Amino acid sequence: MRLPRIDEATLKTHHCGSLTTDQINLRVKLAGWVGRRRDHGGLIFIDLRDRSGLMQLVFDQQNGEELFALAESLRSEYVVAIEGDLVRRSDENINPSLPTGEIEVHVTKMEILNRSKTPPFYIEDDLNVDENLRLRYRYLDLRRPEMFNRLKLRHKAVKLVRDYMDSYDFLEVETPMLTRSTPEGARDFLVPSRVRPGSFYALPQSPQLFKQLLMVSGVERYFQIVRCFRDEDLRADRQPEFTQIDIETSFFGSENLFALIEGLMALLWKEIHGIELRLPFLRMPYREAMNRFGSDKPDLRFAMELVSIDHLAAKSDFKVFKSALEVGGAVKGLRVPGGGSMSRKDLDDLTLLARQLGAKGLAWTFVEDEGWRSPIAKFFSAELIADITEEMEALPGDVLLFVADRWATCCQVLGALRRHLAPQEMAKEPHFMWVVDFPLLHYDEEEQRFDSDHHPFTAPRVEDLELLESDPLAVRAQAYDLVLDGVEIGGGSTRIHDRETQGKIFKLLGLSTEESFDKFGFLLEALSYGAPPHGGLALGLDRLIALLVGDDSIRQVIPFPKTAAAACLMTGAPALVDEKQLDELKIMLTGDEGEEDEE
RNA sequence: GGAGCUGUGGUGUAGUUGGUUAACAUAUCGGCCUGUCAAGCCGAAGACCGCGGGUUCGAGUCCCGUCAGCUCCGCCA
Repeated sequence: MRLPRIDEATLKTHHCGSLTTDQINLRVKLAGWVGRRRDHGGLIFIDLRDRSGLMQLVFDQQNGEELFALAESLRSEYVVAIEGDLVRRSDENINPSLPTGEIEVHVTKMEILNRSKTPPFYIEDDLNVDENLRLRYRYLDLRRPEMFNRLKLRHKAVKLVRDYMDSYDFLEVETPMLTRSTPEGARDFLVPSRVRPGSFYALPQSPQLFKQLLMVSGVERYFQIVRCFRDEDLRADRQPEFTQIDIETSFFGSENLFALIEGLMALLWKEIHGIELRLPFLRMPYREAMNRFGSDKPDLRFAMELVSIDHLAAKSDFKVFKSALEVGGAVKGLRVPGGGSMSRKDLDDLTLLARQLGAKGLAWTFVEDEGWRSPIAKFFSAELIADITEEMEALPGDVLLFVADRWATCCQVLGALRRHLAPQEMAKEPHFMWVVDFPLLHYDEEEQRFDSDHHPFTAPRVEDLELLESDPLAVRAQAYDLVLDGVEIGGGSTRIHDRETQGKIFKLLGLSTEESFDKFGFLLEALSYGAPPHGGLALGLDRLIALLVGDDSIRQVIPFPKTAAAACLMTGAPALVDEKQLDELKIMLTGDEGEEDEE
């Protein structure tokens, strides 16, 4: 069977928005949805909308009563097919704000293909309605041009990615969606097995293990645009299912990987925004990012760097500063330019915020011509005040904020305040950076054991290998994150490719030999069959697209997203299932499920 | 698990220190209207204020609980 070309299709010869003055005097067939209707009595204008744009239809009573009566019955979102003559509008009737504003179609035939209930919200851009409604009627929301354009842009970006990766000989390989649960990382979504009752598959948090196994298979260059699942609480930039651009390479080296990704970002920004990115991207060690920006994903679009004032704070009489330093902590400050206009309440709110973030308190001072105006000023000599003011490059009219605590807490709290107090106006151009030299491990207080910072397959830096036994927390990983404007859009690492080192790491993480063999035996075994040196990364496609579009939430660029409670308001998922389904799976509910909707 | 914000005709909002007829815009329906493009003019219908409880002579307004959405912390890379 031949597929119909558009000019042979029965209902459409053209798309509404694709018509131009070049097609004037053509007889055209269009089909789409009724947008706005302007009824002048004997003359009716209809904005006909399809995915390409709008076309004004004109119905004149003098050209036949029957057709005109049909036009009078049109309502919002009716689906119609029309035939008519494309004509140039007379000069005074041109609408310059519409791409098709110079032309219109004088309709000679029309068929109403379907009627519509009055939609619950307007099908138009710059919509301001409850997100609840948009999600419940997502199919209507997606009819809005700005939402369709997001779908289009996402399609274009994904196509660019595929073509780019293909041009470097990367192979797109699919990996299972039904796999096994592994201990590390996020909470898994589980899928019960009917064939083996009591056993469960897990949906992949990422194809991490499979892509490493593909390296052992000799694929050498793998990528995949792949759905991943994590059963953790949601955020504006986190959905329970999300899409990654997953990449893994053998014999490639991290330098090449950086260049590859930088080239990909440059391509996307060039093709989508016409912006030439400056390459290579800035690289910053984790420690430096924390020290200067209080974040492992710094937003470099504005300055406001944190300042370490340990050496000066030690000279004060302020007990809070001194005691923090005595126990090996730190004192760091944040200068808020023009913060002098803040009220006492503003500062109280900031203090509260700092406490919620884990600080014991927040010290602050107004910087004035005469010195500091602050409850803590009395603990500082005039000389010391001058020194700190100078060290922080503060000017009269600024406010200085201080946190004295453990180093990590100082960084984290002031980093959050920095983001909170970010200026309204910041750099427009995208600020990409790599954060490198992450620690390999951190100590999980709750579990009382070491835990991987990235994941347990990350290779330690070779020169830090000997520290693995003596000082594990000091070991740096061959791991890196790609950060754009304060958002982590990707992360990866060079992997461990020998069985001994992998075994050592498992042991350090508290996985006994039997346990690690049970859970990761297939990987350990694979590593013992000639695994090549390999590494890769994964990019968060949803976040990437959201940043390209300029959206705050990835929900905007996901066609059918879930709410903060991980529910789909359109389908009602998750929902109760039939008793029979549970019986087949040998699953019995405990009765603690709480009140649920009738199903 | 925790904190904050929001919840009033279909939609978006207003509703003074609690006081009786819940206002406006827009959409909807009807009428008029031949060049509009957020069409215009006239008219009509439409909400017991998310839900439950309490305080009070009286609650959209105060209190408690609960549900939903959003944002953040924990969690998650």
